[in-house]
Amino acid sequence: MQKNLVIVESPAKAKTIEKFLGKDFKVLSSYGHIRDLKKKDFSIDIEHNYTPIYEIPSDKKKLVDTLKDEAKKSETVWLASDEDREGEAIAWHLSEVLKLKPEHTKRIVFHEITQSAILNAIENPRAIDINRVDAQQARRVLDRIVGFELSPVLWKKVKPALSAGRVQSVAVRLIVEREKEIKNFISEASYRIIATFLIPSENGNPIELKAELNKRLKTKEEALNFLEACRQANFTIEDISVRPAKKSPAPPFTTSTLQQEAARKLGYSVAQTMMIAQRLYESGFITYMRTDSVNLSSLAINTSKEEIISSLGEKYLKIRHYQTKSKGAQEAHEAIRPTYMSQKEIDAPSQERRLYELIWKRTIASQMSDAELEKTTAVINISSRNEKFVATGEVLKFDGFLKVYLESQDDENEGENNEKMLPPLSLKQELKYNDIEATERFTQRPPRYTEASLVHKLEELGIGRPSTYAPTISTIQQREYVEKGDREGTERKYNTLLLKNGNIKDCTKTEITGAEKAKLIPTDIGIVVNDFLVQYFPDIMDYNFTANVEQTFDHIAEGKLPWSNAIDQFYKLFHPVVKDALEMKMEHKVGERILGTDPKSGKPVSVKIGRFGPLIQIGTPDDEEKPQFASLLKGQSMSTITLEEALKLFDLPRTLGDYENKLVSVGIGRFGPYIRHDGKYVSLPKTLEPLSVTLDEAIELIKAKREQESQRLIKSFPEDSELEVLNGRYGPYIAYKKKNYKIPKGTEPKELSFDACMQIIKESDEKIPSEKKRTGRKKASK
DNA sequence: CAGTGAGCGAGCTTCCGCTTGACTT
Repeated sequence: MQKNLVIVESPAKAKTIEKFLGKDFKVLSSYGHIRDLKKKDFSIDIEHNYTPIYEIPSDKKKLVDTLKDEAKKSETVWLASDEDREGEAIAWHLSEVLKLKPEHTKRIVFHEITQSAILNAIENPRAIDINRVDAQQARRVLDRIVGFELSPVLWKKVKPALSAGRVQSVAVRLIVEREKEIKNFISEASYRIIATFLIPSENGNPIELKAELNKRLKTKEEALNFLEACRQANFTIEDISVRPAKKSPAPPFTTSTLQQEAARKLGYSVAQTMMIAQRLYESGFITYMRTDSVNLSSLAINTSKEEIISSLGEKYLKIRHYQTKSKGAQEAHEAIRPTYMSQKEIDAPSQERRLYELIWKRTIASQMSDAELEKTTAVINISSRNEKFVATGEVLKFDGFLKVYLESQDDENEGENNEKMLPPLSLKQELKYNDIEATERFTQRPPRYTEASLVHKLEELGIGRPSTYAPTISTIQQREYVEKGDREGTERKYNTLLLKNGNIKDCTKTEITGAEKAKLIPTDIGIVVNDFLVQYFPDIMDYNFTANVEQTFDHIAEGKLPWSNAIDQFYKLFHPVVKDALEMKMEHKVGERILGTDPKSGKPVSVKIGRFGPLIQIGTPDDEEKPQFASLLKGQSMSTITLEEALKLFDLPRTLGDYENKLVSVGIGRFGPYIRHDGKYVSLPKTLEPLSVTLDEAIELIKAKREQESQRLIKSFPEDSELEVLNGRYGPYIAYKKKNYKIPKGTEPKELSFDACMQIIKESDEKIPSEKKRTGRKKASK
């Protein structure tokens, strides 16, 4: 019979705490929330003060039974969920569901997982803060109302199975609007002028000094005039200034900054980072990975201090306390940091090792001294002009935290910014130029969001929480509102003028600009849904909506406002708009655009979103003849497709001609364009377009496919006809009973015996459960 | 991953935030 039961949110935490508390305490975990609004129904009783209808989800029933049992057996139950809004609600749901008696129940909180912090918490229990619980209920109910009233509007007006919500819809909006900015962006050209001077040195080899003109010139004519004026000019150093500068380290990691840095430095996706961090956490290597706090425990600061002094010396140490500045932060946990600062490296798979190293460095650097620099600026006078050339150089006087870690930047600025040291210069010194070059440069359009930069923006707006950043990004991709993709850059010509040896050379060069990788790009559906929501529900789609309701939740938490009043105020405004939107008769479908008239039938041609995505329609449903439909091809978009392109789509499936007395046709299937011949299908490679592919190209493809087919079977076995060794797209493999197996490296597929194959099958079947765990759950990628 | 090649006519879909295992596609 135990005296005490402590309930925390996370099982890994439970394990650690149990060690601190001794044998009188049993520590269990609630695994997050144990009760929620019913999954399927609306589950809010609007008529009765918005009473939420809660249920214990089926996968939590067993756990709740266990907790009930253990609670019954204990004298005191300590509710030790996190101190934030959600944590308080978890404590309250526990006390309700487990029917805990107030005199036997204590609510405790702690901010770091150390023995002293936990013992201290046990000494200072309190009661459940019902106002804070109410703030959570308001949050939960509001999100359900928004999500479950808005989504059906989309099903009716746009396309079934779509979704909308306070967080995801605004995330999509950011991406759609960025795309519009990019589309409307007009780049402006100007001329950047760089002079290279040669400074004599003691050893006879002159040193280059590069200096940039202090203004950009607007036109080619101006640039030419300028170079002309430089030809015979004198250049003298007019001013040299030296000033100290410093750089400070970035604060320790939060979920959002970890996701950004892991993407920039290690190339991990947001979901990948979280999975790896979870493993590190469960292995006890790092503190909790879902946090918005930059705070380090005193233990962490002290051990960092020891580590810095012992390995780098006292002058590298500077203790710093960071303040969380992001909107809506709740700081239930510490920053993400290594559990033991003395552990510089860990023994783990390489992804985990690299992420750990990043966290270790960031944490250590956050307690290190500033880097000290010396910036030198030399201003160079031009005798024939008023503009000046400016040369800047930088010398690192003391590396400080840079010895360990430097945060990466998001921007993709062109040109190299790594400043070098300037050669020795003196005032009034006359300079001789080697060359002066004017290069045409263009203003940059804004970049598309990456997963990580979107998270950064959401956090800045106070939208979403550390536990939802990764799921939100996966949701908007699953709903096909946005796609993660690459965009090839476009070629652009630019002009350079080079003054050298008294001559001016005029060149035209080309560069690739605007290429992007793994960026979030809105789909047609994303754009249509967003424009619709922004038009009819501007309040919900406002970037400040979340920030505003958070203020209301704060009032509720302070006990100044009953939560159902707050919800009532919102609902009375919101619901009528939903009703109107549902009943609204629209002249045409949301997002529909008329492209023109079909010259053959004289009927209107339009583009809109159908049940299966964007399509072209000829005619209207009111006509006697049913309208014709055709889906858009990959790479085509509703907003840019022309009447001509649209009409071409109706040529598919298209007959190319005869081959071996059988028809060859090209069409579009569920998996993209294909060639059909003699009852067989061949996929069209990306390099060929279904609208332009020729008969000869198609025959080539058919032949290649036959060739591949003929080589498919490497070996079969008389012992069992179901066993075959085959040659697939990814090399040879073993096929048995509809399943496929990898052939181990170093084995010659032709030499495989029946027994050897069966052995491989047996071994891999045994291995599957553990393998699957790692790769499973990746739905968002298409 | 290992080969696929619609059809809209019935019933279902959906939110955000806590937290980890389940489990054959």
